[in-house]
Amino acid sequence: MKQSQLFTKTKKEAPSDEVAKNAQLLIRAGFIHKEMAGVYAYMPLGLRVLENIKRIVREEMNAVGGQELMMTTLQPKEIWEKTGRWDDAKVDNWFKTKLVNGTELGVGLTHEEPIVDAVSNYLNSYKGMPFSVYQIQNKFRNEKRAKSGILRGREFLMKDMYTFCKDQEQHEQEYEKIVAAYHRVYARLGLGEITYRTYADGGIFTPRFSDEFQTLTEVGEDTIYVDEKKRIAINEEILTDENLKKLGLDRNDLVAKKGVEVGNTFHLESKYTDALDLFYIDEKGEKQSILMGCYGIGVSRLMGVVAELFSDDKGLVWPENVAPFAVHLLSLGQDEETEKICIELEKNGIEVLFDDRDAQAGAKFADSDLIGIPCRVVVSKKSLAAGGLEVKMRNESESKIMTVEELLQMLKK
RNA sequence: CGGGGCGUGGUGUCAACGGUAGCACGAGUGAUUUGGGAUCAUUUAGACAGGGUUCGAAUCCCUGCGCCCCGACCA
Repeated sequence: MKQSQLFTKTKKEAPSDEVAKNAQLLIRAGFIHKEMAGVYAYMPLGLRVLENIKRIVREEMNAVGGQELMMTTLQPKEIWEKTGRWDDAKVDNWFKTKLVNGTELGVGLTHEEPIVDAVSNYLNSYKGMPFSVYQIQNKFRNEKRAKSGILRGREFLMKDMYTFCKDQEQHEQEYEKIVAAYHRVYARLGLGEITYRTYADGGIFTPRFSDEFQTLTEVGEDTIYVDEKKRIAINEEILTDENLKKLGLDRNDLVAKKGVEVGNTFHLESKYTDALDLFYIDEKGEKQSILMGCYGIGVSRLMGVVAELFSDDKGLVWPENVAPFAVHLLSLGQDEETEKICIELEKNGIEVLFDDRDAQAGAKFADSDLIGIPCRVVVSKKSLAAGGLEVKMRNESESKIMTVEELLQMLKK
């Protein structure tokens, strides 16, 4: 893509109404647009990053048998009344709205109830289980306080998955499979080393602990206690001697850290299926409860975490897996020659942002650093005289001269 | 929801004593320039909204709205 065609522009200065680094950088670089507090739009570059994260999440969910679907944002209140979650005293961050005739509706903040409702049309025998469904969809939560840029918004993109199992054994198996898939997602985003499975409160769902996936960063809202050796953590919320004993953790091995919750998994048991009257008939013809699990990944939040963690004083530094483009191709007064190179790279399946603008070298370099595409390729009189392209990785300081063939070779491995 | 801070062109601004709304960036035009946000000329565009005090309000007061931060909350 030609950068001269890109309608978003970079900004030299950070917006005055943002303090969070992720929002400052993403806005300056033209990835996101703030519509209002906690509500951000994704511009072309930002959408590319978001789509890359979605692709990774999708691949991993599909790999553990998840079936993708899409539920609705508008929801009838009846199903929520059955589980007691329509009540503002129980769930206080609903966005509620009304039909013209006065019928109350909810704007989706999560989808346990509607999923169970939909599934009840199809599931009645033990033969249909286990199975899992997921979606990647905007969620709406009336947070009392949005904060930290895209880390905590009122409208945000989330992957939510639900498993349906006939018994505890089956449920545990599904659950652990998905936990493993979560670890792969974070690893592919470059967050594997600093993301910990963390015991947390099961909330109103269940007396059991839930698991959170916490990525270590100072901007995190949660305090967790990490056992580095076991690579597991416990959320401060449930840090009691009794719980430590139950979980086999020793207080002396724990180190307090700040974390951002980038995912969570819950054992729902049969709370929702029972309440919504979904049962199955077992081998003996007897009616049994269905056990559910639910599993969330904050997709847009992950983009914020990656932006926050992978950046320097010049701008963003995207990991290859999520970068909006693989190559940022800069022409310094060599547009014709550079365009040929661009076509050659694109022919080989490389995604290229081609800076064909009539701008100063300094401006192009500064923008390139800010946008943070992993591989910067400069074509100039100087580089051509030296034998080709000047290639510099965003996370390195030295550049190398190489030919187009050598560059292709490097990018393919 | 409690507390605090703030609201000036598209952006930024600890710019302006209650008295001519300034500067920089951006954008447009022309010229020069072309390896780290270059230079010159020129143009463009602004007080969150409503009310009040005053001869006169960006400035003081009230109400509303919005934004940020701390805390609580986070199914």
